[in-house]
Amino acid sequence: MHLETLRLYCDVVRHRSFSRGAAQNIVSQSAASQAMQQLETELGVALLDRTKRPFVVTPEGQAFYEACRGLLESWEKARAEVAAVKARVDGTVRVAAIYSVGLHDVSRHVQRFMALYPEARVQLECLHPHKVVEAVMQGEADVGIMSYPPADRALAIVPLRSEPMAFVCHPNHRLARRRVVVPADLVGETFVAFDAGLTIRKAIDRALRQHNVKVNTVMEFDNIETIKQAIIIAAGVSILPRHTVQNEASIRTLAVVPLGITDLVRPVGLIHRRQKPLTPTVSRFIQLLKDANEEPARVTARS
Amino acid sequence: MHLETLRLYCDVVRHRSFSRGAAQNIVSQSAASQAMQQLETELGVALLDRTKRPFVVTPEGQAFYEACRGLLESWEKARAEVAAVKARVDGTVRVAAIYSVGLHDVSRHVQRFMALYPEARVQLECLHPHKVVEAVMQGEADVGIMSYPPADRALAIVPLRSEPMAFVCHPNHRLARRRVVVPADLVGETFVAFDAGLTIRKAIDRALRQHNVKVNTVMEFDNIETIKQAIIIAAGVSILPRHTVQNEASIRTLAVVPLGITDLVRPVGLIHRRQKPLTPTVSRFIQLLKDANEEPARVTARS
DNA sequence: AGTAAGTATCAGCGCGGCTTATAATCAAGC
DNA sequence: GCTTGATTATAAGCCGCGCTGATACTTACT
Repeated sequence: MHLETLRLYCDVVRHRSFSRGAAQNIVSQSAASQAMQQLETELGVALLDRTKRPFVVTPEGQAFYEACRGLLESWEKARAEVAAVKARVDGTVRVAAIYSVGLHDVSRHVQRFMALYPEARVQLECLHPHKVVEAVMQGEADVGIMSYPPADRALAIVPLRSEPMAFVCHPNHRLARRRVVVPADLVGETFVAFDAGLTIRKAIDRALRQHNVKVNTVMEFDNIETIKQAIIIAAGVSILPRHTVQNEASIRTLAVVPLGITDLVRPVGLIHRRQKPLTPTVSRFIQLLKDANEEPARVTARS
Repeated sequence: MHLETLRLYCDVVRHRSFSRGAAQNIVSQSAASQAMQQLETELGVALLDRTKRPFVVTPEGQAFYEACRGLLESWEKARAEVAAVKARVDGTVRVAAIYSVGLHDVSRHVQRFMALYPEARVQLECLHPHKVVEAVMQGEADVGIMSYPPADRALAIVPLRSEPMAFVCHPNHRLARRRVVVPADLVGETFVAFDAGLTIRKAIDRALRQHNVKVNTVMEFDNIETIKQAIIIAAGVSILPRHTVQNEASIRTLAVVPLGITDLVRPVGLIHRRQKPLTPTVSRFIQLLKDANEEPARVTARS
């Protein structure tokens, strides 16, 4: 049963004419005639009394007409609802970020984004790095924001910035007052490190190894907040992205000293599925993040 | 857009499986797959996320599913409503009768019919003879009951009975006390006749002519009730179906005397369109009328 | 009765949807 | 990690449905 046939029937009844009903549906009068016959056969009832001219709608035809109108309205409503949900979904950006970037950084951009596009919605979720990748791959997130974005041909990478790393220790530590800390200063230090599975750990390990520094790793954590807590209770020192310890530095909870290792940076990037085409909203969100992270770069270059 | 496709979609979603949904609709899995793709193309939205196994219904798909369920329910309701109206219409017998038969006779049979078939409905309408034929021809009535049913190849005729005719006059008339009235008695009588256009008028005229009787026709009416009123005010005499003046005879308002003309009878019959097949209810109604009019004939034959 | 408007019927064609067969994909298990 | 089993997608081909255009028929109006 074609919905188009029902629409045709309604139009035929409304216009009291096969020809005009057919015209409104852009089909021939013949098609309308055949369709109405088929409809009557299907229902086993005469809907129209054609012995009169113009034809008369039978009681059955009248009942069917009214039911059909409701049906077609429901259909339009169904389409509209789907479109509405689509609009809502398309207007939503699901962001998966690692803790250190998500909490400090992304949430600030989200506010600007929502101000620019009030109808847009952002769902920010902070996850472990591996979970971020997984969420994007599974399509549970539209974009992922993380450090050391992994190369994968299913993923597109948008580099955002390179965060300088700094030496972090307890304010009472012997190196706390230094203007700069060089690799040699770290030899034998009690070290609070990232978990071995994390890319940032490997990067730090490699940098230290290149400068022939061997530290005494006593603890491993998978997130920056916990590492900071460990340092605060004087369990050791660490190397962390500088801006993640800005708050603690200003209130003197932690001491932060620039590192004399220029090539040790934490690249932060955005990932999304290469396959799935981006919705306009997601594109705009990515563009905003790119712009926000390039602007200050130019400023520092000028200064 | 096929309603079957929507039903298929609902079943696929309900079973969380293309194969099982297809099976329920007695089509191949391939057909289901293609139909779902077409549906998504038509709506311009992904309804099912097939990257997971079993697939996951997208928010759009969920909205569409719920809308579709309502739609299909509406469809079933529409069919049911049409069937209900059909049942009501099929259970209705629209009877068109001439006044003299309808009022005295048919209404009595209608009560028996309704008692036998409580779900049936009868619409009785009393009309002029020509209008009775027209109503049946136009399909405005299922059956017509009238005297002298006309031959017409579009109409089927069911003879019901032959009503004997009687001489009717004012109780004070000179012929009122006779046991029988023969044609010669009528010569020169002031006569209240049927309208010239009516078949019964022609039949009476012919009968009188055959017996070389010439009456003095002073009035013409198209229905028996008016003729009776005219006789009551002593405007003349007439020849009428006997049973239509039974009431008046018993209360002595009119005098009714048997006629000595044996071949003058009023045939009463039932007509219906030959073309249109009769509904069971109409058939039963006709059968009841036939039986009711044949029974007494046998009784009189035995007596 | 003749005419005009509207509807039914007929023949033919093109597209859409179904089926079978086969390839691709996903989830789970050793 | 690769294989296996289950599920879905794709391909090729066929059949039927519904549309068109032409024509016959019916109804209503003058």
